[in-house]
Amino acid sequence: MELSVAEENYIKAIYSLSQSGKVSTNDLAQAMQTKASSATDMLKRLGEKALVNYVKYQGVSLSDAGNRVALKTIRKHRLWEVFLVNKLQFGWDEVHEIAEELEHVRSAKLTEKLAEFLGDPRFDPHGDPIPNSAGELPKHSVKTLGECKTGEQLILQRVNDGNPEFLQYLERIALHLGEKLKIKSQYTFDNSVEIERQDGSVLMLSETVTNNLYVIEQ
Amino acid sequence: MELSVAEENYIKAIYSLSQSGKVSTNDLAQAMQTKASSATDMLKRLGEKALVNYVKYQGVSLSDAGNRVALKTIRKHRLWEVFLVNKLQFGWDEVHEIAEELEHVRSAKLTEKLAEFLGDPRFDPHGDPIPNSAGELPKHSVKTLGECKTGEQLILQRVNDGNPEFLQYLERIALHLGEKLKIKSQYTFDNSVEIERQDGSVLMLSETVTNNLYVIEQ
DNA sequence: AATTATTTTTAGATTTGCCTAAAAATATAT
DNA sequence: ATATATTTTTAGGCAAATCTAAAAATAATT
Repeated sequence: MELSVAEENYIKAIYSLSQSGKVSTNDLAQAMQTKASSATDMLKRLGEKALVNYVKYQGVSLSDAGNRVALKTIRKHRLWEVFLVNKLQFGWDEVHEIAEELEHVRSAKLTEKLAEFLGDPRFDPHGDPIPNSAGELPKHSVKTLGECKTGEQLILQRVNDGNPEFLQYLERIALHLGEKLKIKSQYTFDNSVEIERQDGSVLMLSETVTNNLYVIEQ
Repeated sequence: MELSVAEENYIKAIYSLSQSGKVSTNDLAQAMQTKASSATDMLKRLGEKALVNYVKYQGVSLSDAGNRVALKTIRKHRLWEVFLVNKLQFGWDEVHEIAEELEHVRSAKLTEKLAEFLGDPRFDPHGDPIPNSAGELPKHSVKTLGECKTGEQLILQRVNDGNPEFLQYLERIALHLGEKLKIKSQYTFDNSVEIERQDGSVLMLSETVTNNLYVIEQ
């Protein structure tokens, strides 16, 4: 089936929102920066194409076919991000927008040749997992630094890539994926956290920051 | 100005058709595989945007702005073809369709970084010249093998990339860009040509073939 | 020059994806 | 439980890009 760019984008949004249960029309409209009535229109169409399970007033979820579309699109998006950063030397804060366009290029052969060219990467430049050609996602952290306890020794595995300014901030303080961290102290009045880095230096991170850094145990 | 994919494609078609004078609505419609009425609609819109000089019933030509759009799009198309062939190991007969999609990705920074990554190539895999970032085209051959005389010593510089089967045929007989050729004989009854190759072997080419091979003098 | 043929444009529909405004359904609060 | 607020859907429109069929303009022919 030949999907439009708009259809693919809605499916991606539903995929991402449905990590936390069924998706409401309003939430979807907000994620798509559009009006609820537009979302309703699209849900009807996606329902007719059997890409979503949609019942009026009951919210929506992806069908198996819809899920495959979502994962295929996410795979392409993240592979292109790897290309842009690793091969074209873009900064990790610059690639999201461009990948949003590249992900809609249709050729499946292109996707697979690109993956091979990049060495079949399993994670994108922000640490987000790249589905393989069968649509399987590598395991990845869902635990934020904000959820951890004082004394824990951690590795930064993934960062939220939703905000370029946040990524620029991380670049500024040279906080990179794979870095080992230890929580020195936590301040309950504002949930800020003091961490010790590999080189022994110490860093103070706000709650907003720690909620957008995903870690694994060292 | 933010142009749609359709607008960019019409502009490319007008550019390519206007190599041989002013472009008629019918020719444009045929090139775009659409109806004359659709072409008329688009010409009005492009006229309003000052990308073409369009007067009812008088045909159309590109304005300076339209010309810049055409060259920019051609630059992107041909750079992506180089990427697909040189980096992803696609065959030269497989890349046109994919590049038709990639050429519409908007980021100018992407184009320039891609060009740099590829070593600022001046010609695409079919020998077509790639406009530089200022929109200047490298010199390229406009003389077909079919126009040459017996005894001439030539170099194959460019091939018509319009037909994948033609490209596959050239691959089959291993006729590659840069190869030195000598015309041994020409047959006037069907305009076929016998050429001698570098390795001394001899090849018989039909008129259709020689009209789609562009050469320079050796 | 008048007729015929061809090309081009206009008029009116269709589809996709969006909008606003109003109506209907569901959720919340008193 | 009734009233109020919120969410969701419907109804009706708009713009882009296409189509068919008919009208208008231009070109070709006798």
